[in-house]
Amino acid sequence: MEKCITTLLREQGFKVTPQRLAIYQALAATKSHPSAEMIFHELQPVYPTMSLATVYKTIEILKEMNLVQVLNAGEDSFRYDANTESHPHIRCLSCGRVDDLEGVDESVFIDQVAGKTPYRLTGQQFYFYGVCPACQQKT
Amino acid sequence: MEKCITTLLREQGFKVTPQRLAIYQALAATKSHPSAEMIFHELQPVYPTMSLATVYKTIEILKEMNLVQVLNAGEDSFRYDANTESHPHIRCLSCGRVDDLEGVDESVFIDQVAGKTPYRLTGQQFYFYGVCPACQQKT
DNA sequence: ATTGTTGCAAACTATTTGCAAGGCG
DNA sequence: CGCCTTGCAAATAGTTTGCAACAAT
Repeated sequence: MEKCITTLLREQGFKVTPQRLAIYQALAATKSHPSAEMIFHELQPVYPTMSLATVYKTIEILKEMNLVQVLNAGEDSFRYDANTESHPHIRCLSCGRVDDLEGVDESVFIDQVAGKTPYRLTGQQFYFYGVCPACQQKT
Repeated sequence: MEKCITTLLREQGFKVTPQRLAIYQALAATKSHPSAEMIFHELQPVYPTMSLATVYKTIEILKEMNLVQVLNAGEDSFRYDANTESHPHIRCLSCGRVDDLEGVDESVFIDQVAGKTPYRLTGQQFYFYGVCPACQQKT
């Protein structure tokens, strides 16, 4: 059983606020890899006074705590994922949605790269691009 | 033998200007994957009156003509590569340099993904992160 | 009570756009 | 000559920062 976000925040000396809980839970509850703006709009009805700056500041903390990973799938804005395991993503060039790619084994590929590069590797991001099933039907 | 950039521009109805040639040649002459700003500064001594907007406009055309590919290696700005073959890149988290990863076979991995996703695949980008040899020594 | 956090507005950075002057074909 | 392109400046979009009021510990 993992520690809850409340405990983790307190342990690292961050204060526990409703905004932080809401932002983390919004991220943890979805697989849609929302941007800061998307999180902001989603929480707008519940926290009408919350500002976009707070979303960014909170995400900054969650990044430091390794509770979210940042995606940069070739758009103008960043997206965030509460699943911090490294896994490939795919973006629909038509509607912009970003999905996880599941059941793919990237370890062979990573090992191959690790053996060939003189860099000391610390991480990687794999982005695929295409057209999602829904957009293929819209033809 | 490939057609030269001059011919390609003319064929597609674009005018051939010294700025366009310089920008493309700056990109083709390096493996450092420069940003728009870096190209701008590199050409500054030779074309002191050229503006950053021209760099962006020219890159836009080169993209359309498939003469450059765009990299988004998790920075705040885009980088460009005159090598339009899909190939993995690696970025040094210490100094920011972006290198090509050579001699890596990504096709097995891509085929695996193509077989598992319901998306119609059109492309992909692989980014690795680490510390380059030079920065490892700086320790 | 202390210290960190919020929310607003302003600052900032990368990129794009409008438009008059200039250059290619 | 006509139309595309340049270069400047202003606009835009995403993100960050400064600061006073506020809330968590």
